[in-house]
Amino acid sequence: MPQSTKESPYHHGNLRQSLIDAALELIAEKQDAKTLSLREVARRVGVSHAAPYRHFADKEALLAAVAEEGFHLLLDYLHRAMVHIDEPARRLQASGVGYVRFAIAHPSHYRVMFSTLQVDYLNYPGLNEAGAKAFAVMVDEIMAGQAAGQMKTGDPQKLAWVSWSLVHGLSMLLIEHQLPLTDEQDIEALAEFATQSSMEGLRLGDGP
Amino acid sequence: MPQSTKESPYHHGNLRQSLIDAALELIAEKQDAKTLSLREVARRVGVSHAAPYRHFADKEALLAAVAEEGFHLLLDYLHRAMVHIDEPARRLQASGVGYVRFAIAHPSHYRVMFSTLQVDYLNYPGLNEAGAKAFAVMVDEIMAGQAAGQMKTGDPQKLAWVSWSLVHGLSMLLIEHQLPLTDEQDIEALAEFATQSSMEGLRLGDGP
DNA sequence: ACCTGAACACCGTTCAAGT
DNA sequence: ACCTGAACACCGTTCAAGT
Repeated sequence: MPQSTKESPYHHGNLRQSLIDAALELIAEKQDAKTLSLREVARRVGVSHAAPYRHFADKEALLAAVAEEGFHLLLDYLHRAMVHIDEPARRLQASGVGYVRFAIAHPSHYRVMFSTLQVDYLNYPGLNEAGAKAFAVMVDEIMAGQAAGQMKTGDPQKLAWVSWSLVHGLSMLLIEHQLPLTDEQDIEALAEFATQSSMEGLRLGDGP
Repeated sequence: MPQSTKESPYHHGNLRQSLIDAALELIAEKQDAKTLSLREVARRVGVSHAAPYRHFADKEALLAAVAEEGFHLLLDYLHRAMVHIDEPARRLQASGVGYVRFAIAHPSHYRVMFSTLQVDYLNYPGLNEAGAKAFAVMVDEIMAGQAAGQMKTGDPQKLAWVSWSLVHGLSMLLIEHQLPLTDEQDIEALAEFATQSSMEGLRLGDGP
């Protein structure tokens, strides 16, 4: 797909986003974020290999921008999955399904967000904040569930880590093709089952 | 730590293992498997940059050997964690704690096994078999639990995927320092809590 | 301001050549 | 058999120079 606008779009201030998009394209093509080359991104976009340095301090900064975009997208998926559901425990479960749905719909983003990025989040405030917001969604629902007497007591953060671990692990295994599932309905069903079980495990009652 | 044996150990057939060990060292130093350079591994071991090709077809083959070694180690941890426990549900939970314990004790292995390796497991039969054996431990305990009427019915593989997702996700988040936990006792306690919750979620009874 | 081309110090991999 | 050194086609990053 060659760029076809008459006035070349890469000299008018959208080079930054074009680089992000090209990086995602290339990661998708290789199913791999770690071998992404900045020079190849520049080539794909049609600029010299030094041009990206006008917009990003280094390769890591480009990946941080991809990751930040990913967290904003993830937040959308979480909210969309929970809308119209009231009960906190079920909202938490639905958000988990939304999480996995995001990961399999945007595997390149997800890989950069988690599987390859050695980025110290603290060096990228926008990324750090976006990540914290997504995590806060889970914590909020757990606190609401505890307040409603539906969920185990204890540090809400700790319960959220358990929820997060489950959906993160499932997402990673699916994205890296370590589970023999490809059909989207099978994946959705597994995500439903897994989050349901996880939620039941965090539910109040039926002690040890 | 220079090699100190009088007769240089790298010309007597143990270069292969020396390369594996050096790779693990370097990954540990950088906290990163993706930037590992084969030339650097060779340098560390004290051979020319072409010497590794006598033992490994390419860089990926070296990483596959690291991963396979990791799965054998993991299997040890799983078995050690379950020994002297009889009840299948509790054996499953204990194996989960053992899994996380392995990951935090051998983060370099774990990173190569999961976070970076684009290795198609099928291209490395030894690796594939070692990975299957570890997964089989979970499936076996689930089937035993179902037979004993302790655990939910349904495809044991599916239940095992849920268990695996939890411990895998927790391990990855811990290793990549995405949870603010460093104290080993805190980590162990979280692993206990998480696997306990997961097991309760897969337990029979107390329906939806 | 934004981009280029040459340059530097690295890679992974191959291959003829040495022992 | 096992290892080396030169070579090739790549990297990420820098920097003087161009518009």
